[in-house]
Amino acid sequence: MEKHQTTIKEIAQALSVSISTVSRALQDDPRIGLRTKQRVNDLAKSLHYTPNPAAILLKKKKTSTIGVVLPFLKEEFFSMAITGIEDIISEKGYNVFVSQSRDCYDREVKAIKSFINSRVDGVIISLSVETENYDHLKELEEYGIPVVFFDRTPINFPAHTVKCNVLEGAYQVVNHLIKRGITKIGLLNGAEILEVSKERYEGYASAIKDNGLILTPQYVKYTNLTKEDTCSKMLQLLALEDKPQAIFAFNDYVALNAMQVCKQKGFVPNKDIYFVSFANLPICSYMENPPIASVEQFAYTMGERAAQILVGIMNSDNLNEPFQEVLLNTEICIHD
Amino acid sequence: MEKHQTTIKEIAQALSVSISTVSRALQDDPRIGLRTKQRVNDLAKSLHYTPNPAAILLKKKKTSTIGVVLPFLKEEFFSMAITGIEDIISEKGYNVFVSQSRDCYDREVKAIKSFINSRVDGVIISLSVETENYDHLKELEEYGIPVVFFDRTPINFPAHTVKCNVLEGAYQVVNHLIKRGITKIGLLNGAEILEVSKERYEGYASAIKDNGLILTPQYVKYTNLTKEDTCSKMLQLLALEDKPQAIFAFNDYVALNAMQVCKQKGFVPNKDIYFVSFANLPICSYMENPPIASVEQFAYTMGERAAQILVGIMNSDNLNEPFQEVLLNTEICIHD
DNA sequence: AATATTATTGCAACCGTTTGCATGGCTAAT
DNA sequence: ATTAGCCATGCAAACGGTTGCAATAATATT
Repeated sequence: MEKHQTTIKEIAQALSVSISTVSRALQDDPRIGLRTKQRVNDLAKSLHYTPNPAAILLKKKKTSTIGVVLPFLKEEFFSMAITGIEDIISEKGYNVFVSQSRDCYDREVKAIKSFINSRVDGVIISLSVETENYDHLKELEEYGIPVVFFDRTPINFPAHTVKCNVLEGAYQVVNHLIKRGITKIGLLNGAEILEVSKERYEGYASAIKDNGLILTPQYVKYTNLTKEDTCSKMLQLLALEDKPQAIFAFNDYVALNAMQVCKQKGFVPNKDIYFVSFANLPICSYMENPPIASVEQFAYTMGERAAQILVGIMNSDNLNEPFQEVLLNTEICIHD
Repeated sequence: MEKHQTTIKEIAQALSVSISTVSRALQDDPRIGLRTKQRVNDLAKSLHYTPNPAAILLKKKKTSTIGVVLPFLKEEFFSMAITGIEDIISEKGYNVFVSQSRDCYDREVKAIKSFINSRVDGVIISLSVETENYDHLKELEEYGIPVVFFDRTPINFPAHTVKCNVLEGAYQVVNHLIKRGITKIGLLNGAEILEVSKERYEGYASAIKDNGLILTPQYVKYTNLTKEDTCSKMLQLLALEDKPQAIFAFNDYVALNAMQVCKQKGFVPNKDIYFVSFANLPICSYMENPPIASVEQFAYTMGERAAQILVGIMNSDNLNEPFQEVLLNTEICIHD
């Protein structure tokens, strides 16, 4: 009754040839005669034959599956990145497992372990904000599963990475503010353990110094990216005697939350206090009053590049390839 | 050098017992002695044994993997739904393949075919706006792969479905407008082939009739949900002699695009023309000026329920279970 | 015509697990 | 002491492919 997947064996029987002949014919092995090859391929097509992935895994130890771990799919940055990944990876015949860490270390570890158990051929990951310990990533390495990081990359941990030039973007966006005559600029940064937070800080600090201004330590706050913490840190900035005139936010989501706090406290965002941020998400184009400048990170491209690198490694037999570190250009988008 | 996954065979050798004994011990088979069971389980744990999924598939024809196809991950509605799915499904030890149709029929078909080839145990899907032909879904059925639909369900195609009470939600939100004295209400609906569009129309029509108003056919437009088409249909509504005073949009994204058109034409949204919509997405809470009312659809819950149903079917040996049709309550959220 | 080559094809082992059917040892009943 | 019965365990086939090696048939060479 129920349709079942055709096997190589059935094709072999129908054509009165051996299983190995069918297998070789399908692989276009030169040893098989043209006539036989033709007959096998025709029948295979008409029976919608597709190889059983289990058998392939058993013999070749390949699942044609990769795992992707990222913080939140609901953040447009990550959903765009995974679209880039999917486009490259599915074109090469791979499938994608996705798992969200929701910025929890434990969830991230669980996802990785599950991927190892599933024997994925490779992993693409953007680290959770809590991740300081890289044992789970080392475990992937031990099993010979290649990993490519994007955006949220590990610190002091040589690896394949794809990121955008955060330092440069941060520098430019802060510089933009200063050129507009704004000198008191707060930084509402991501968690300090993130490499990308450090880079934002450095760009911010350089721009300030290069313009002959002085760095004000109390203008720099770090948030764990939850709404609560972001709001609380923003409140601290607003409570300062000498309030900043502008805020450089870790990304658009942080900016949105911070702007909400602003409003609650009676300040008009981008009038009383200017906002600039990172990501330049499409959703912000619907805002009445988005950050006046945002650094475009090309999330889709980051996903594509990460996937391309991973595919390259998975198809090469040389396991210890040198680490590739891709640095994409950013682009500052002025909205006002 | 490279760590490799422990096999049952290695455990057997280390303990000088047979492979079958190990297999049975791990399955807690009563035929195996307590001592042996203990030794096997201890060693398995210390070697981090996990069964090879390929072998399991070969024997049991189960991959412990499900496939999810949905239009756009970047839409908060769908990313929330997949979070619900992931939470249920991963708790049961399954993995999730995701694929985005991007509202293209061809992409949807390709995703399904790829899932069939990967031998997924089940599929959860929210149909693309273009899908009229259900052959790819019938093929899943033919292979005995259970399918659960959520939100965007097929028409005249008996199946397991999870949706919210669109009709009721539409009725309430339109009724809300009328009670506020608004009588000329436009409907910027989704594509006509979607069941959920029909239901919105019916709720809209009922509310109008029940309030003794008359249905104005030129107030009803259908969009294929692309930004272009939505904007063009909104322009048509704005070009009418007797413009509608309010627009009931298919969902928040359609509303956002329509509101943008409004602004471009010099109308102030929610002042000159009121907007109400469906979904009540969190992102809208950051808007200066969101739709004045939106119908909460509980996307996360929809994902959860769909996953629960699917897990139920996959674990039951009875293939021809009666179709379950879950109808979740909606909730109208007033923002003004 | 006999032999060397080459072109096709088949055999069988293997990948890691499950499972029906022996098999052997031991205890309890006769 | 013999035998039935139970416990614990092992053997081997099967799942669906891949692949090294052997075997056969067809053709070319001398």
